[in-house]
Amino acid sequence: MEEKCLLILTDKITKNSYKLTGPRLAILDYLAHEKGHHDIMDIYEKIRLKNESIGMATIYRTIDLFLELGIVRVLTLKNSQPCFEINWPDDHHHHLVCTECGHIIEFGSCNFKLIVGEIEKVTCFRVEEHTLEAYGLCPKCAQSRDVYSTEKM
Amino acid sequence: MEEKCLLILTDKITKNSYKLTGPRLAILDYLAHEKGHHDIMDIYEKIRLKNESIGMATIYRTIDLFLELGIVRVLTLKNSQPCFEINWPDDHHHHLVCTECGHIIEFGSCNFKLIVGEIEKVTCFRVEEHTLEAYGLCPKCAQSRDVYSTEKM
DNA sequence: CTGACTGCAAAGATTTTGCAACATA
DNA sequence: TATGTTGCAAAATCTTTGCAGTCAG
Repeated sequence: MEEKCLLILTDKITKNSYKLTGPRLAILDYLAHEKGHHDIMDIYEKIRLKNESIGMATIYRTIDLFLELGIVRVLTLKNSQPCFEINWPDDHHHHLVCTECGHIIEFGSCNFKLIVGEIEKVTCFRVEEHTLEAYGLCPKCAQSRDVYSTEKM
Repeated sequence: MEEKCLLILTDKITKNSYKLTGPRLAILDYLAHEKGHHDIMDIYEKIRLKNESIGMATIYRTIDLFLELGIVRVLTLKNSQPCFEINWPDDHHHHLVCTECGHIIEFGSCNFKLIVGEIEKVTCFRVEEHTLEAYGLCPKCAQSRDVYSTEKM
């Protein structure tokens, strides 16, 4: 299943007559198989460790290309470098960022259609894409904060 | 009215025993009175033009302070530098970014409460803040695109 | 074979830091 | 007056560019 999805992504490269090169596959492979959100430095270091020699410039150029082709999505959160994640087909989701521990939870079911309707009616803006990030406390941090305040009483 | 709001903001500076200095007032004044979203360079250049000498370092330090005090909000959009805007009391809004002309429309009435409830129920995450950006076509660009496709038929 | 692609190193941009001079409370 | 704050210049980061060698199609 995941392999089938990967094929869709590599197809985007070849169908647009870009070449399927070592560095491109290495970056795609890393992002596809490592959970989480990775910044440029992550990608660089992890691929270096795994064996292959790759330059920072190539990472920047490849990520630009992948963004253009819709192979990856960028996540720009407050107080951090831009991170990247695979743009799996039909995987629309948002991010809940814990301000305490930095943990990022993905939230899939998005009822944003309701809001889009409202926006389009009120502003005549034609929404094609959207990003939504919520900041707050993840379950673990929320709980320990509650315990802490109870103790203080 | 706006002056009263400004007072609330300068109060945040003094109440936290920070000093009300020339550069801080200049930046606050610029952001408060110039419409739109301004990046570091904007702020630097516009204040320089107006007369006063100010250093980039001061802008960075002041914006950091303002963010910390909740005097400004940061807007990190795709393909652009972080921009800043005054965080007026009770002015919660989101941004509709035209991918054609770059125009940014602010959208006030946010029905996000519906979604927050859903998120908190499903994930046990405690949402304290959120940002939402929609990308698409502003009314003007949407219209000219429609005209264009009609002409082609 | 050939043009797209790469790694490297150098250039360019952006952001942070150290410090002496200054200005606010 | 005393300490927080500033501008400047230098340092540290981050990103882009130029180019000769390489490799996928």
